[in-house]
Amino acid sequence: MTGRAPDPALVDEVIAWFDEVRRPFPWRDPDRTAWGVLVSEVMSQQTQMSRVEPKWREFVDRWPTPAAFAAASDAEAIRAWDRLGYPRRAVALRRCAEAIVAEHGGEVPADPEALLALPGIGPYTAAAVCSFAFGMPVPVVDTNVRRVLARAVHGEAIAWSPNPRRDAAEMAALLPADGERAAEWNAGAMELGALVCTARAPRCPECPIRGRCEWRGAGFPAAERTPRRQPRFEGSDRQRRGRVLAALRADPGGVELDRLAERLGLARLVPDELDAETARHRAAADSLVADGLAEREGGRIRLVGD
DNA sequence: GATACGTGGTG
DNA sequence: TCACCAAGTAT
Repeated sequence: MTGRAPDPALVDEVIAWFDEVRRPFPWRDPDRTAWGVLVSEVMSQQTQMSRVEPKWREFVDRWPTPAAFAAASDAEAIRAWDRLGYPRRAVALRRCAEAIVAEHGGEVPADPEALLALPGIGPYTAAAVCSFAFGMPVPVVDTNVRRVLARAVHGEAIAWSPNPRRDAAEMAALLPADGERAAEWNAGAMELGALVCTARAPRCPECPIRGRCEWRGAGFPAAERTPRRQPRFEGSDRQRRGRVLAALRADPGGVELDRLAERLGLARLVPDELDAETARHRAAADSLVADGLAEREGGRIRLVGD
């Protein structure tokens, strides 16, 4: 964390902008619950808010408390998760609900360390729950915030790579002492990164802090390094896992491993490819079992708890 | 520190 | 079209 001290006026201007344009997500309602906030944050991990909103409504309508969700089955949780992605989050969230019931009397703990110890809760989510559900003055740093601070404060085109200690220190340097105001700054910085200071095509003319942006002031210098490329999804094991899990979601009874290829519509491949793909899909099925998303019984595989 | 982990929006 | 990117976490 080198370079100039951050400009505190940034904070006021981002908060003022956020108060005007904030998107009215239900987990921002005054009547929100800490559980609702926690669910929204887990659903939002690597997932755009626009995709989260409809699923979140269904989810918290069905399971309004940690105790309610703890009583569900993993299979129900995975089906409710639908196509949000990273379905392991659904299982982790259910384990999290169980731990909240067992260790915290059914109440989401207002404590960063306690939250961090829960399944599926990392540094970002723990901080987000403390700030947004409980109004604690803690820094919340996601990919948007890293990018906003990299540009506005450090004059760099792209964010530094995630680093919990550095992330917290960078944001703490700007954090208002008042918890409610800190939450506005945390959420405002994220919103700015999501709506204006975007990765690919930033809308600088609309930016509330364009006059204070070091990146703009320096003439928008290009990134000095290129981020790692995301692996191709098409043809990946990730894609195969997704297809196998989709079949299991559709079949409460599970599927015979011998029928997996047929069930997945692989039958029209030429024989060599069929064999290879069948083997890979079986491996994907095994990895789902290893990850606790599915279970095997003899020659059948099904969703956990189905 | 690097890698695996889903699915869909965006330019 | 297609590569990039997304309110990260666990190992």
